[in-house]
Amino acid sequence: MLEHGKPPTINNVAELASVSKRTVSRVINLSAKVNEVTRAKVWKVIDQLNFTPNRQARGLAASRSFLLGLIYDVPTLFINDIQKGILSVCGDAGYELVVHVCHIESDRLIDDVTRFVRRAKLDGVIILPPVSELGEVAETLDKAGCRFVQFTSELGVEPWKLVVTNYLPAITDMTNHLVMLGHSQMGFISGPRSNISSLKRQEIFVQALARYDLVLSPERIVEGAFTYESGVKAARKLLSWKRRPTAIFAANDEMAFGVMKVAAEMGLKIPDDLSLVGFDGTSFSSFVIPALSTIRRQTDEMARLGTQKLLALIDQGPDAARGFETMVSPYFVPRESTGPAPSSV
Amino acid sequence: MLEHGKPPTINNVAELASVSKRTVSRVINLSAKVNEVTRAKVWKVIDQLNFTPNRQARGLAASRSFLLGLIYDVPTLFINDIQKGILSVCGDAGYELVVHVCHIESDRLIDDVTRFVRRAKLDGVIILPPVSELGEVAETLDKAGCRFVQFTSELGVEPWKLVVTNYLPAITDMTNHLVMLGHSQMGFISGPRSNISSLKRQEIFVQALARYDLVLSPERIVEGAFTYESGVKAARKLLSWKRRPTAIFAANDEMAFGVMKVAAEMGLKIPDDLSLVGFDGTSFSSFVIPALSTIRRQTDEMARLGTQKLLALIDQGPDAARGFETMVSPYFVPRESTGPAPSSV
DNA sequence: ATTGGCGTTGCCACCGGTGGCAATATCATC
DNA sequence: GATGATATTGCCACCGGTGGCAACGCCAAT
Repeated sequence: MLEHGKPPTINNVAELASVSKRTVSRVINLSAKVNEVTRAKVWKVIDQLNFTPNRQARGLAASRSFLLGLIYDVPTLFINDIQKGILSVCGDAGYELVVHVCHIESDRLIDDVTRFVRRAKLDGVIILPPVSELGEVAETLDKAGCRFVQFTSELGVEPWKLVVTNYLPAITDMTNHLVMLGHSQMGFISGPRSNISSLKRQEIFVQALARYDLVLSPERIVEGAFTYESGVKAARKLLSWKRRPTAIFAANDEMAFGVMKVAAEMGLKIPDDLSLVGFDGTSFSSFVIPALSTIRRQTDEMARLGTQKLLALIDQGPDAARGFETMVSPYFVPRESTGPAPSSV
Repeated sequence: MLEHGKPPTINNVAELASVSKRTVSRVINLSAKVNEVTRAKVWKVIDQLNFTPNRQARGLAASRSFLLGLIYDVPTLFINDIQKGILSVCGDAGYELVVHVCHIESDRLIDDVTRFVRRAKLDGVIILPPVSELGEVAETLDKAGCRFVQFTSELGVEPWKLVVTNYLPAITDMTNHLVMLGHSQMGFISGPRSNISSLKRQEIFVQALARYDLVLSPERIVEGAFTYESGVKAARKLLSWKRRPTAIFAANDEMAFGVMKVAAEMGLKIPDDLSLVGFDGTSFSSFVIPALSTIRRQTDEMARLGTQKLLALIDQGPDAARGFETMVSPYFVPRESTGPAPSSV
């Protein structure tokens, strides 16, 4: 009954191997209860026909789709790298990745996310900041029975769902570095005000400065949106003050690139007139001129870790997922964009 | 029979609306043959239960998955933009996007692609250069009964499957621009030698130069790989010649960024000592300092167009797809990285 | 010979939709 | 009033797998 054009089904395999389809099912699911001889026979036919189980049928019967989802908001270089990392794990594990953009400002966000996971029947989802920091999203996914892993900067009560980034050491190092270079007038470009990761970065930066009795005055904190354009705007504001900062810390690399542009326009040399630090350690941070000092998250590693954790969660439950290291620590990478503070300001 | 926790099914809807599930099916598929009154009644229940049809069941029965695929090789900024464009169309049309990375050098490429579309049961696929230029991939997809749209630079026999980029006007403009600025010693950084798009760009560049009786000598053509690093390597080579080119055209923006880095290392000022042109018009091309002159493809538009075409192809067949404009024409954007040729070389 | 347990396999219902066709209702026409 | 055409709806099989349970063969113990 093997028709041409159509891919072979489990029935074709069963028929050719002279076993029931249930047995074939057992074989492809690596179920233990199959005789060695039978198993070999079935595999032979599977290879011969080049049979691939139908994902939809499988999913329908077993309520699994072998599909993972990635939900993000602003598409940044960081997210790029994350996607790359996830894909490298996915492929090997027999899962595919479905990507979805959402808008955190939208009042239909929850609806949107719900519909996404339900419609696509995802087995698991990876959520990134800032979406991952909305408790409501997590609740929604839980309610929908969808496993997920959140990337976040806060330790939470359900560690098997988290990949936590510990900002403390890197930002402290970075601050020390700037202070050692003689900077005392710092500026900070944040992400959106509601963004917890960004707030956390700011908080730690402030604490680190406090150890030197330095303060980050409110007018030196400008809100950005993690985009290049917002970096440009923020830099215009920061650098227009009479007593402008001699060093700026931007909450991501892209905004730091915006600062570079404004500095160039204003004739300020980096690092001679202005030191600059980014965050994320995207590949572009080392491409730009001068190379950007930044805080490098091992994005690729992080994404792999998170994905493996998610797969463990799906296949073996929370206990297995708990076994995966939860905490990642980025580190400061000094490059060309930071230098001694200008003597006269 | 509405259980808690589980999403509602078509049966729940049918029961509550006192109609058969077949009628509900007709309603959600916008089939015309349903009485207005019934239709309204069913919709009311659907809204009330917040019912979403099960993709897997739907797919299994109708052999459709409402999943599109995006296959690419090297992840570049260009591909980023493409993905963004596709997603913006997908969402509205009720499709989701599954992304897949492949390796064009791999001898299992065809296998890989086949397994991807079969396993994910994709309704359609978007393939980008260089993968889109492998006839074998297209044949494979055809054989697997999977609709697809290729982005390419060559007109082909099946226009309903193509989104063709016409390089001619933009590259000609760009060449004129360089020649007007007094450049006569040009360099070119290509993509991988087997890449047809890259060859095409080169060819047109050579032709345009020929109109001024200028030649692009072989040692001024260096092979890259569309990555930043390959741009760096190529630039080192090009700029090490005694009589180095006064203008370099790179086959994509990322490689141009590599050139900028090398120029900076060598103390060459852009555009004073060296003019530079990229290709793609990625957002970063305007972020870098100096802003990169480049050839801008309306990537977003292109992606949208291609996706709409694919959806038309899936839903209504080749004739409908033919209705979509096939040709996109990028244009040259002169910015700060091109200037008058240095007088003495 | 009978019984029980184990390893292995098959049968059948079911997952949640869609397709084809029959059934029914409605209405105009002769 | 009978007839045919048309609009609307329902029934049932089927898509390609998996789950639960029964059945089978085989061997050891009784």
